[in-house]
Amino acid sequence: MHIDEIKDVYFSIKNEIEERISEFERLWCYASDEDIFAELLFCILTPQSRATSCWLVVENLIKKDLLTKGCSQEICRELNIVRFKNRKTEYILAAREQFIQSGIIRIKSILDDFSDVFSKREYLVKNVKGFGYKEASHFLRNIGFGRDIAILDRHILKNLKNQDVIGEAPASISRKLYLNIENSMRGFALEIDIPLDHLDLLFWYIEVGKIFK
DNA sequence: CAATGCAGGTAAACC
DNA sequence: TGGTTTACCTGCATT
Repeated sequence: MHIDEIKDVYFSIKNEIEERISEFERLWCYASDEDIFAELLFCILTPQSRATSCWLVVENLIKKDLLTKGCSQEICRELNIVRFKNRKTEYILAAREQFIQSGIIRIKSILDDFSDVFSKREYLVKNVKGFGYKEASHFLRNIGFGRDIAILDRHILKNLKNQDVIGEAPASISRKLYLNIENSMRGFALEIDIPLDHLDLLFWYIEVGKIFK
C-alpha cells in the first residue's frame, strides 16, 4: 500500500479514530480502580487470543464477581475460550497480589505516581506477569495514555515492514529493540504527518477492517 | 474428513 | 549479560 492510499484511508476514518482515542482518555478520568483493573486483565488475556473473546471473559468475571474473589479453578473455568488459560490464570492471580489489598483494588494511584507514560510502562513490564512491552503499551493506550507509545504487535510490525520503516519483522523483541522500533515508527508518523496513536489504529484498521481495542 | 496454519506474546530455560 | 529458543495451549478457518 502506497503512502497516498494510507492517507486516503486515514482521512476516511480519522473521525472514528479520534472518537475511539477520546473514549480511551475519558476512561482514565471517570473509571474506577475496578474498571482499570478489568482493562489490565483484558490485556493479560489478549496475547494470541481474540480480543472479542477476551473482553467477553472479562465481562463474565465482573458479572460473577471474580475480579477480586474466586480461586484459580474458578478463574480458569472462565478462561476456557482463550489460549494459554493455565498460564493466564496464574498471571491474573499474580495481578491480584500486586494490586489488591484486603479486597480493595488500588491501581490508579500507583500509575499516577509515575510522571510520564514511559516510567508507567517500565513499572508495568517489571511488575505485571504476562506483560511485555507490547501488552503494557496496549494497556496504557486502552486507559488513555497511548499518545506517545507504540503497540508493536504482528499487524503493526507487518505494516512497518511494508513501509520500509523496518527490515524483516523480528521473531523476538528485546527491550532495546522494542524502543528502537518504536522510535522508528514515531519518526515515520512524523514524516507522514499522522499522530503515532492514530497510526496504530489506522494500521490495525487496514489489517483487520475494524477498530476494537 | 484429516492435516495444517494461525490468532494483537511472554516467561523461563538455554547457551 | 543479553540474544535466541521453546513451552504455553486451543478454537476456528482453510485446504
